Amino acid sequence: MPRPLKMTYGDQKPPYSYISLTAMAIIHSPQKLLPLSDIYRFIMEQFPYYQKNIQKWQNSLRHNLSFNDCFIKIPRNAKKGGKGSYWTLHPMAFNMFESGSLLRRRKRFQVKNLKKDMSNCNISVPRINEAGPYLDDKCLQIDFTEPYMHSHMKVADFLNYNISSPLHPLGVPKVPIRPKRAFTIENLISPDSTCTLRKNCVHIDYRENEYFNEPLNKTKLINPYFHSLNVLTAQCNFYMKTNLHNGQYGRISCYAQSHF
DNA sequence: ATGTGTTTAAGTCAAG
DNA sequence: CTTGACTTAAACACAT
Repeated sequence: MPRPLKMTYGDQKPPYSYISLTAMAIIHSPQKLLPLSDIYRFIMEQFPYYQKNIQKWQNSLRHNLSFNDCFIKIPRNAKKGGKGSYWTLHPMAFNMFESGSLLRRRKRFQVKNLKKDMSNCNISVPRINEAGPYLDDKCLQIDFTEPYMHSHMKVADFLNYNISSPLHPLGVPKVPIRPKRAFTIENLISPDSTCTLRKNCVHIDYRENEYFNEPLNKTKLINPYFHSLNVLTAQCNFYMKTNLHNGQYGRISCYAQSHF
């Protein structure tokens, strides 16, 4: 994980909202999702102001996570244990701070009929050990087909599903790497100049590829592909009912944010 | 007991 | 001035 530079506000209160601070922490994390405790840690490390009155601001931050549609809760892997869930940004909220400003947003990010908790959503994944065939370096498609054709489970169960082999049958895929940039607010919230966001596609960012280069038995995660798929499926699942015209089932393309 | 998450409510502040 | 984004506080439920 890249080591961020210390912000320079000292004991002064930084001019960022709790939403901004939380989004910063999530965006900066390798997998774009963090447990609450890591969000706290990030903010305290970057902004010494928040090393005081911890109970107060952490309460406010939790309020913001619950209240704001831009934050989505993803269940933990139950086998690993631990309190709470992971939090991520809604895919469409990654650029909610327009024109480089992390201060007040022009408009609150809201989604109709938002499901914040993915645990009990149904998901259908065909041939799970072969799921996610990489069409090329940057595009991954997952079929969400009718349940009777394939295995059908809740997202929470899916996250606990034990896969013994990598999802990609041909080994490590070539993952596009984002050029290293300085850790500044502007860089955090600005999109890559070369990125293309395709309408109606779930946006997945593979810019951090350190896990992919580690041998499986050394990585902290059970299976890096699986872990990415966790995020992917949670986000896909979120989109299923809104973006697929036939309701619940269909195919979703997931594009990496990279050079097209 | 403690951490996490939800909800309500009242207040501050800035943009329009 | 009004509206809405945001902060702060607090009560409560639930999980570990």
